[in-house]
Amino acid sequence: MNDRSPAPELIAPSTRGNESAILNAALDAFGEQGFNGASMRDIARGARTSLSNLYNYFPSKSELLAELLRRANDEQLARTRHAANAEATTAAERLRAAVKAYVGFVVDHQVAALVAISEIRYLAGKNREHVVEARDQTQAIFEEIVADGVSAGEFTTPYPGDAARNITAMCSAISTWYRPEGRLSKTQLAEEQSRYALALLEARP
Amino acid sequence: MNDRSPAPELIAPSTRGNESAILNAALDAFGEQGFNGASMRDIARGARTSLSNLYNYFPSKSELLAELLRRANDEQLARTRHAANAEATTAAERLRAAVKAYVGFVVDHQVAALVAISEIRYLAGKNREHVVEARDQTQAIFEEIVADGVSAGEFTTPYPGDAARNITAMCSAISTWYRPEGRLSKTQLAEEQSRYALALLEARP
Amino acid sequence: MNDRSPAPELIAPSTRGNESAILNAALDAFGEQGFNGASMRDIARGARTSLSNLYNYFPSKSELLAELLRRANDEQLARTRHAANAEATTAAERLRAAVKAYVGFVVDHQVAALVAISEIRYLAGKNREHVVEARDQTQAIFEEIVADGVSAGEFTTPYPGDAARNITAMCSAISTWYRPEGRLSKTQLAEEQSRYALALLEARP
Amino acid sequence: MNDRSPAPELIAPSTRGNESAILNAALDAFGEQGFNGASMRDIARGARTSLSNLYNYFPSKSELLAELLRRANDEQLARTRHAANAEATTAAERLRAAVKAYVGFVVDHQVAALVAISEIRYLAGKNREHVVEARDQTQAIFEEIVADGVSAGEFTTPYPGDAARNITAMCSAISTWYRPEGRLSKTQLAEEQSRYALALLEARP
DNA sequence: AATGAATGAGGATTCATTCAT
DNA sequence: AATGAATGAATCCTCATTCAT
Repeated sequence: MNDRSPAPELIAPSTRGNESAILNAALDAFGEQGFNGASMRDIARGARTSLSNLYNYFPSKSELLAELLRRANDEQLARTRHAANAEATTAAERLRAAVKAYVGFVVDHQVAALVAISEIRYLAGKNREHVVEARDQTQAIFEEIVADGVSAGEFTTPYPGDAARNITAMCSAISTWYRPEGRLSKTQLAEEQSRYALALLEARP
Repeated sequence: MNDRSPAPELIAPSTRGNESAILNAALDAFGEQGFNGASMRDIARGARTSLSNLYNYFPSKSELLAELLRRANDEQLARTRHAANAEATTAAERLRAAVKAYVGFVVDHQVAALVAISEIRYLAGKNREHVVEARDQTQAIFEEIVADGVSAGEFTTPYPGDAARNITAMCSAISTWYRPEGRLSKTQLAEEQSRYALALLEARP
Repeated sequence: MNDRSPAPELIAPSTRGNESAILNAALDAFGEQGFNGASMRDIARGARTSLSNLYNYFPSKSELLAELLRRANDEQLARTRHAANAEATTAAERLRAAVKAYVGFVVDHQVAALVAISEIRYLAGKNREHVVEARDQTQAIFEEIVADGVSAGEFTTPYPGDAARNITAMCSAISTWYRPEGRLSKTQLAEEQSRYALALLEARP
Repeated sequence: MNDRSPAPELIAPSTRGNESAILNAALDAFGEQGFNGASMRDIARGARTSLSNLYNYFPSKSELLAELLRRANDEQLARTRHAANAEATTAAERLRAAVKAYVGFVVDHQVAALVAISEIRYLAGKNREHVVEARDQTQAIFEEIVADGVSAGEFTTPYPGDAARNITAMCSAISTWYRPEGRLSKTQLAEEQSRYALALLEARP
């Protein structure tokens, strides 16, 4: 798989009939029109099934959104965690790896990443809790690396928590502007973004 | 006015009867429920007037949103531009001033800033154009300062455009998490954020 | 007003636009198809207005039913109470008057009486409470008269409560079979029914 | 079997797999929510089988209701007829026996009795005819006994038909209020109710 | 400027029923 | 006999908007 090839599906083909078609249609609909702007009819149309059949798979529109956000946040957490846990000698190296993984997810699943940040507000209750937790855990990974780097004298930034928040904010925002045909390939963007992250932390050269 | 005192109203009391009450109610409603989640009934209730009376002030829900976003983006542009134009000897000083002004707007009008980034997608046509233009002009101010600084050898960042985008992204994101009762006062946050911006640009010390 | 003339409206013409038309249409619809069998569309059609306009008058189908049952039970209580309170020298006379009033309501507002007994089960919460209370108060009037009659030695029935229940049961059931064109006029039926009530109580001749 | 022991099942275990479970679930559902308020899904859930499997047993929801009402009315008719045909020297004795049998059914199968009177309106066509016929035959038994008693000079009520109707009305209404844990056992209630019936007929002592 | 009544389109969801397996 | 998937029609209700006053 090279730098411009399609990413692995976030929503893998399901054993259960139309499930993945519905999830993908919902993702598109929420991405284009927002949670409240997209109708279940839109989603059914996108999934090439009937409106009522959606309810054989998901009990409500909210649950559909919840399932999407669960998958997106879980995958982003998994990728970031995996990168952060990889063998590395310095905090700077771990941070570079984590930023690249995080950005990689945003680029590979741009719509999902966009929906994840912009539609989470429409979740409530248990569904919200799970998704928020995954999101916070991803954030915590960055905080921990920054804190480690500060302890080790690698970074000199005064507020590790705020710095980490800025890093994820600017990486998440990529989902709002990135165009695959644009100047930057996924790898280039990931590289560049990790440099900005290290600069932000005032890493020693 | 000190650091924790209320900011000047984004929506000033209007000579026109209920206008400002309606705009403020719409701002709250869009902020809490999103454009499509908020109903004209909600807004009327918030403004303590009747549903049909809204249409004596604004011809449609979309125009209401447009008016809000116009005011927000225009104000943010004005503040940022004013700061960037102030007498200053270095690009770094101008950047610091611009970031502080930008952050100041986000903190003073947090809901408006949030709505401005999250609901702009629901604008179309002329309305969208005006708002996008104001937003892009604000962005352009940062790009120009960064480019100047690079030319002058003050900043060493390789991609001025991308760097400026990251700066506004992380400053805009403040609207999603800032709490006035929290650790950081408006001034502290603005200070801190401008330091992150300069770090990101790899400003020479 | 003679014995076969139309009764006064249970639902008086309202000052508020379509309100009484809606209530009457709902009464007919619930009477013919039951609460769950009647649709808001049916009711709108019957009231010659649009579906959505119903909701300008009643916030939900349940509230519509509640309003109908409130009016029916309140009116039946008022009539019965008025008759029971009228000057009378004996319990038997009071009972006769109360039965006649009760039966009079059933005949005058047969559909309302039918809906009142058959659809009360679909009420819940506060609405149910109010209606049940009116119904129980009506029942209590009969119980009290019977108890008085027993104390006075006029009636010899052993269980006043059960006897009163039987009396209202058989009078309410009239709503399920009475036909105005049939053998019995309202007055005749009321007379006859009061005789059965006294017989049931084993009134001394 | 004593006075408080459970009655024989109205719906006997069937040789046909889930049939009785389905009928019982339907009875419960119709009893609790009414015919239109209960869904086939509710019934399937109650019978612990799948929605579609219901249609292997009954071709439609209406047929399910019809089968229930057939069984209920047939059983009530059979019990009442059996009691009315038993050796007896007087009309009063026959009436007492018939009332006790009728009341016995209502208490033994309270939900079925309730559904029988409240949901019969949702039957149509052939199904309705059969059920109505059984109900009318049961009614006719009482009318005949009353007429006999009047002929024999045992009862002095002037309108045998109306009196009989009142008797069945008040006995059927038992299904709406009886509680097995209450003051009256089945036998006591049946006794008491037969006394009221005779009193209503103005039976000579 | 202000309102209550009105409406047609559309919202999410549930319905009884059917079909393929 | 049993099931999960599927569907079109219908459910209650809300929507943004208009109109008469």
